[in-house]
Parts: sequence; C-alpha cells; structure tokens
Amino acid sequence: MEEIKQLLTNVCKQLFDLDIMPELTRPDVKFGDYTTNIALVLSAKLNKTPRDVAVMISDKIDSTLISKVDIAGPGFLNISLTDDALVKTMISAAAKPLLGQVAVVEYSDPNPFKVLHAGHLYTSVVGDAIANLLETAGATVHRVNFGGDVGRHVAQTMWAIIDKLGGENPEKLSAIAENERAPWMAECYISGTAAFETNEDAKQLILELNKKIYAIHANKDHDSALSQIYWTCRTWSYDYFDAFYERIGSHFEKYYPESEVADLGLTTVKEQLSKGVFEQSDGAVVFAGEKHGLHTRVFINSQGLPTYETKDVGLIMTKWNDYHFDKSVVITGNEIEQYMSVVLKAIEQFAPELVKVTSHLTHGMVKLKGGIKMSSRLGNILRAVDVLDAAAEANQLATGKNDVDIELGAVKYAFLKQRTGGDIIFDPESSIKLEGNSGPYLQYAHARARSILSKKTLTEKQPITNLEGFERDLTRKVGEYQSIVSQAVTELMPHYICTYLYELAQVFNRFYEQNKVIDDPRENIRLQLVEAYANTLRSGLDLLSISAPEQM
RNA sequence: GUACCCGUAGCUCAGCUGGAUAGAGCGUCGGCUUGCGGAGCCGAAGGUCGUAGGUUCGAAUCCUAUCGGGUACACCA
Repeated sequence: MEEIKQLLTNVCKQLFDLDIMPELTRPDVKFGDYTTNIALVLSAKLNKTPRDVAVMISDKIDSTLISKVDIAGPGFLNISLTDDALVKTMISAAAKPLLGQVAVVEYSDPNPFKVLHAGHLYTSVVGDAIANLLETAGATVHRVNFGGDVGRHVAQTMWAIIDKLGGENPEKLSAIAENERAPWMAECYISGTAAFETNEDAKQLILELNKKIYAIHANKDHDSALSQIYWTCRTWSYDYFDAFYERIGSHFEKYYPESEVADLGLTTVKEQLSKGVFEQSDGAVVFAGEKHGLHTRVFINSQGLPTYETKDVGLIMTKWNDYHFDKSVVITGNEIEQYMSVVLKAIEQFAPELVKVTSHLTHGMVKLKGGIKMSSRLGNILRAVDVLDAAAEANQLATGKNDVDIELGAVKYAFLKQRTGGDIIFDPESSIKLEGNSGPYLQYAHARARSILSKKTLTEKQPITNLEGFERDLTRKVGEYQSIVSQAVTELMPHYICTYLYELAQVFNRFYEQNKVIDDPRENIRLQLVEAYANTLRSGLDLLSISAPEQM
C-alpha cells in the first residue's frame, strides 16, 4: 500500500511537478484492489477535466505490483494488484508504529463499597480491547484501575454498615458469609444513600463519618474499631472485584485507590492555587472554566476535603510519576465528558505535556433489550452480573448448555461491534446466536476453519499463484487486516476490528461454499489460504479478548 | 438558559478526515444440500440518511438554522 502511494506521488511529481499525498482506499471488489481520487482532486488545480488527468496518470503508472489500472466514474483510478503483490500483502508482518512507547490505559474504575454495574463490564471490555490494540502496535501497555475508597459514597455505605452492626463492632462482620459480603455491602450503600437523602440526622453523621474515613488514611489507623470495619470491608470489595475480573478475563497491573492519590492532588491544587490557576470562591477552591469556554468546578470543598476533581489531578500526576507515559488513555462513561474537559483544562495550565498525550475515551450506557426484573433491594440498576447471567440464560435456552467462553464472547462482541461512544442495547438472545453478526458466529467460523486444517498437515508449501476468483477475494480480504488494525489503533476504536472480522468470515464462507479444499488439485494453496484466514481470525479475536476455540 | 452527544431500512447498527448505485445483521419472502462443520451460501422486498437552507464538479459526511431524544453544568462520584 505504501509502495503504491509512493508510486502515485512520484508520478504526479513527474507529470505536474506537484507534491501530493495520495489517498488510497479499498473499494468494492468489482472496482479493483485500491482506488484513488487524485485525478478529481488535481483536476481543478490543473485546469483539466478529471478524466484527462486520470488518463495521464494511468499511462504513466508502471509497476510490477500492478496488473491493471482502470478509469471509472467521474475519474477514479482503480488499481488492481498482481497475485504476487496481493499475497505479499496478505503475509506482511504487522507494523509497530508505537514501538518503544509507554502507554497507560485506565479503565473499569469501580468504587469500593458499591456494586459493579453493567457500565463497569462495558468499560472493562472496551478497555481490554484498547489496551490490546496499543500493545499490538508495539507499545508497552500498563493496564490500571482507579476507584473511590474514600468520599461520600463510602461514608454512606459505612453509616449503614455500622447501623446494621449495631455500632462500631467489627467482630460482628464475621457473621456475614463470604458469598454474602458483596450483596450485603451493596444493600448498605442503597440504604445509606436513602438515609442521606431523607434523614437529616443521618446526613450529619455521614458527613462526619466522611471526615473520619479520610482521617483513617491520614493517620494510617488500623487499630480503631471504625478503621477495622473500614479496612475489612474495603478488602471485601477488592476481593469481589478480583473475582469479577477473573470471570471476564481482565487483568490489571495496578489498582489506584483514591486515598493514595488524593494527597498529591491536594498539594498540587494548593500549590497551583497560589500561582493563580485555581481561585477561592465561597470558601471552596475552584477552577473557573468559563475562561476556556467550559464551566467552573470545585476542586477543594469548603470543608477542606478534595473533591473528585482533585483526586483526578492526583491520579494523573501519580500515573505520570509511575510510568512517564508517551500516551495515556482514560476510558469512562460519557456523562463525565464535560467534567473531564474541565479537569484536563485545569491540569493543562501547569502540566500541558501530560494533557497533550492524554485521551479521554467515553462510552454510553448498557441497556438490556426487553428490560430486566429490577430489584429495588439492589438499587434498580443493571448489574454487571445481570448482563453475564442474561447471556448464560440465553445460551442455556438455545443450546441446553453453558459454555463460558461462548457466553463471554457473545457479550464482549456485542459490546465491541458498535462504535464506542453511544449507548448499547444489549440483546442477550441475538448476542449468543451463532448466526448473524455475533461473537459466537466468529468463534464458530474459526473452529470450522481449524477443523479443515486439522485434517491435513502441509509438509511443504507451494507458491501461491494464479489465484482463482474466490481464492483471490479471500487473499485480498486477509490482506486488509493490518490496515484495519492500524486504523483501529489510530482512532482507538475496536469496532473496526469487529466489522472487518465479520466481513472476513463472510468472504471465507463464500470461498468455502464454492471451493473444495481437501483432495482438490489446488489443495496445497487452498490450505495455506485457510490457514492465513484462521490465523487472522484468531489474531483479531485476540485483540478483542475473545477466545478462538479450536472446536466447539 | 449554556455546552456536549445522538437522530441512516420494521428492529439493532456500519458508513462521517466529502466521492461511484447509502451497506450489514435480525425479521419477512424465494432458491441452493450426494463436498472437508448447511451454525452456511445465493436472491427479493424494504431508505425524502429528522427537517430546511448553504458551501462544492460532487454532501449521510462540512457549515447555519430548526425539530426531536439524551447528558452535563459549585462544593456527590
């Protein structure tokens, strides 16, 4: 592809003495392998008709890679590659544009003392894919997680916990069975939140508790009854998170609790307050975003406590200190998009180099098609396990079996196939289906191709030449993989991979429908194509953190 | 009120750094099976790309206005 671009650049230089960067796109198969619109772009500048320009360029093109150049439509140049060039593209190694770079990807971000909801599942799935993409582009990737182990939500849960324990009685926690811990805390969060909103006395107690919990961290208190309850329950939360990540196959290198970054945030904000980045307002410390077309946000509240904004400042600084990254990606729900703009704008005032390499990627909400029986006991939210259970249930219903790899593949693919940004309407039933654009369809497609390969082992490989129609289509499609991956990397958009893999499987199925592989005179070449296809499929599924079974 | 996101086939979505007849899947209707996994393949019907202007040789894509939906806007996270 780069060779073709270079060729076009050279031709235009010779013909018109113009330096151009030609655009090369992959058109519909019937038009050829590549298309460029340079003739249309140049025609105005040269004061010639697009077709005349196209003819001039076309006549001048001479390359062993190209078998044919057609002029079509208003003046497109449709380029067809030789079989050799096509095969070369198919087996070309992946580009590593980020080689040597350090990337930090932060995602999932669940809060201790709260339940994991569907959004956590979504961001985990997207984050894994983004991290994989950066990794495949050559970067050293650090997957990190962040969560609020201090703050009002914690105080709310703690208030309810203490209430249920009949006071600060940590020894009573042992009465709660291991598998009941997470749901029990989730309930406490619900009742604590309700109390905060409706009960003035409780509200005051919770605000007091909030300060006390900060003090536990400040004093490294592990002795007081309150701190024992706190540390035990925080550990329960982490255990619950770990179990969940294990279940979905996510792995984090580091978990940043808010309590560990809040101090750095606080000192940074205070330091910048004196330099005029932040200002005092009604007893709080704020960043006046209006100057930058944004809105004002509070960084330190009038009680002197850091808000989420300041913790985010601390987090970014901490990540920088830990990794000195070349690229930092933060993935969150889209409801905090404008919030994050303010935080980043504030940081930009004193550390522009960090903000410059930071991307904030947002996603929408997950909604279950047809709704779900909401439990008010659990706060009427769609929990992460509800989504996984829905997929498992659909699989059980459809196949009578439970296969975790298939169920996870179904959920992950359903989440990833859509462009990241908007809401997702998750339909468990169609996600689990092996027909249509689903994860299991691709898993099945892979297993099927492996099954062909398992029947015959190639001892020597013949050169792939004289490609026939469907062989050629498959070769061409497999060859697109690398450019699709680099597009996904550049835009941090995993859905390009999904779209491509699905198209790839369709192209293969067409080939397979028409061509016998085993015991055909072209068996050797076709087996090589099947293998290249299967490897590409597996490689793509790997990027999505979806398993590619050998059989199913 | 201000800012951001979204509006494409009955449903769920691609396509958006402007380019050829706007594409998939599901659903609907019709065909293909003596061949390696038919969980597939081929075909048909189905679209004023929210609406109205503008820029352009060319607009789903860019600009403006407008309607509809969502979200965020001071001490929650």
